[in-house]
Amino acid sequence: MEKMPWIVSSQDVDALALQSYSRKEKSLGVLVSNFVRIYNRDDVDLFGIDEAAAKLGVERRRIYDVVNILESIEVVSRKGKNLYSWNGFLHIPRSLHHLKEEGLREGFGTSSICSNSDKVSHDDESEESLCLTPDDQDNSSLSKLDHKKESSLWLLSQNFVKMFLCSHDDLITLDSAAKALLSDSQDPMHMRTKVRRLYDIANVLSSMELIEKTHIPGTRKPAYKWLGSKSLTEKGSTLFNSTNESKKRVFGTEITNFSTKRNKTDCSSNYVQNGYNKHDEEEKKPAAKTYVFGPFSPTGASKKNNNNNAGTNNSGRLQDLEALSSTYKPQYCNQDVTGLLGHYTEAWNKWFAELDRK
DNA sequence: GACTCCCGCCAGAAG
DNA sequence: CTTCTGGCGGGAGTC
Repeated sequence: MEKMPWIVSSQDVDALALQSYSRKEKSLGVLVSNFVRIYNRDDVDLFGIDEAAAKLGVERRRIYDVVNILESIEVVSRKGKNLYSWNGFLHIPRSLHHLKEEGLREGFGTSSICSNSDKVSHDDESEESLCLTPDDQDNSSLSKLDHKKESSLWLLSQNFVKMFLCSHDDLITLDSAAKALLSDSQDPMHMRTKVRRLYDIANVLSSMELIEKTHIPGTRKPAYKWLGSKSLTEKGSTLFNSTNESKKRVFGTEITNFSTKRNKTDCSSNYVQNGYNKHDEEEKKPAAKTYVFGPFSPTGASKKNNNNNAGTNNSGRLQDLEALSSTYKPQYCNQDVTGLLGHYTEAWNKWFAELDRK
């Protein structure tokens, strides 16, 4: 999914309510954007499915989709029944690094991509490994449970990401991904189902700007390109931006998928537990005050240099960041923002430097 | 007509 | 038992 101009700003809400139904407004990508905007805040730590569904004006089922995909890159993690914790973007680099290592170990990026994995960094999940290598896998006796796990959005999303991280190909089509990720059958029906799920995942990852939809050169065949850490550093500014927004707005006032008019919802959600603070100081998500730019990409700065590798090279990332900061700085005329941005850049620099050292 | 992917049914897990 | 979770595929919207 390309840029999504239909993501609403606060002014648009009323107008939007009057608009007729548009499928795009209901897309998972938009849902994720709104999800991030609502939950990417200092004071949000835990949230519930019901609460999220209500705030986003969608049914629970959709929240499960979003949460499962976000969980695959550790943006959220499941804490218990009907309870998730919001980790934010700051765990993504670590998660990607983890996924890449694991992907390489499992042979992603080679011709024999298998769809196996165990649950990385899934601290509260203790189930057995899902890894079914061709050696030990008995296709015919793949249990229902195994099949279910193998098809989960969580796993599929991780494997999809691994393909990008480990493959030498710049572009990946959903078809090829589905083929690669279907361990056993090449049954067209299974393929269709897998591709449907990959669309879901691709939409979410696109919305997170980890990947970008494009085309196979010379054809109209859609394919996805990895953006990864580059866009992640860029997203830092978006992240701040969204924090901005949420600080000055009431929850629920900017949501596209609203079926019912909702008014003031208390910003401090029922599920937010102030005492619960698992992040240390430098992991804190910075907060800003006033300036709001559009969703993602405040400048064209980072659309260049797509060639660096995703989420693995820390020093490269630092360079990215430096380049970004110098590119961004002149773009903001607002004094307050410039100050804040300096603070953010510093915070991010510090964080990446720390990561680099580790 | 092909592609995209929302929607909600319903099976299985969890409490 | 009830409630939660989420795979799944029909079929509608979009290109």
